[in-house]
Amino acid sequence: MGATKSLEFSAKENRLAKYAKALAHPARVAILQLLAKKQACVCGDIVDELPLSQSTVSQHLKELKDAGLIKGDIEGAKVCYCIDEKEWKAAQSSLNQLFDSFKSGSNCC
Amino acid sequence: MGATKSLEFSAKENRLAKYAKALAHPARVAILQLLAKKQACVCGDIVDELPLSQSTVSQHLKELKDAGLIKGDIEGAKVCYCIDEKEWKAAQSSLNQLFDSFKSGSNCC
DNA sequence: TAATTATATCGCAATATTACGATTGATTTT
DNA sequence: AAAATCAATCGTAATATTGCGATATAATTA
Repeated sequence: MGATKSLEFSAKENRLAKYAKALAHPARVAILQLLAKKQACVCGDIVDELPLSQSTVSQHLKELKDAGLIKGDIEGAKVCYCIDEKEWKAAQSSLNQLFDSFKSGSNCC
Repeated sequence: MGATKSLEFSAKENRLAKYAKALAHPARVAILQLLAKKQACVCGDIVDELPLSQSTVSQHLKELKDAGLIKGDIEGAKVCYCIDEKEWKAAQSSLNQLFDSFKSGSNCC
């Protein structure tokens, strides 16, 4: 055992979990902050900003890309990473939908 | 190796990652949905709603509690779980802060 | 074209997560 | 008091994540 029982849950729940998982590491949060502020789009610049090796950063970038939150544009030898606006908004809305489903003061205990 | 280098990142980044991690599993998303809708506060009711064993659900509840998102009230032999309103809002705000730091159309590529 | 630069991927080790049955320690119920 | 119920924890197995060095591949520069 140990495999996640994803199939037992709804598509919506899995989608939300997927987005959350992408944000579930401080390095990936840091990368997204950089990209959001547009201070570093090129992979190498991101590597320079983080206390991690090139290969590790590359892996985190891949995870963010797999989650759909960012996309990479090849520019010659370099790669320019950017936030995927559409998915970014989908993720935010997905998360807020959960948060907003709780009404203030409606707690049973 | 393999240990997360949390200490190399800011408190803010780690806090956001901590909240995201709590939401990074469909079972925990499902639990929070239930609690938000207040249809099931008692641990046993949550177990009945999920396709997971009692011990596994208990573990997920513990993780949500450790992240601060929920709290458990002992009511005799039962335990009533509820969303922690304060942390819930803190988590939402923390996440939205990141999402809102990206301005539409400001992409470099 | 050779050397350099930029990024991705492979292989591995360490650690963390997911899941469950069994057990434990409480509270209720009988 | 004995039996049943509720939920946390322990132990363990399977799987996933994190991290890095080494290597591979592609583009750029000398």
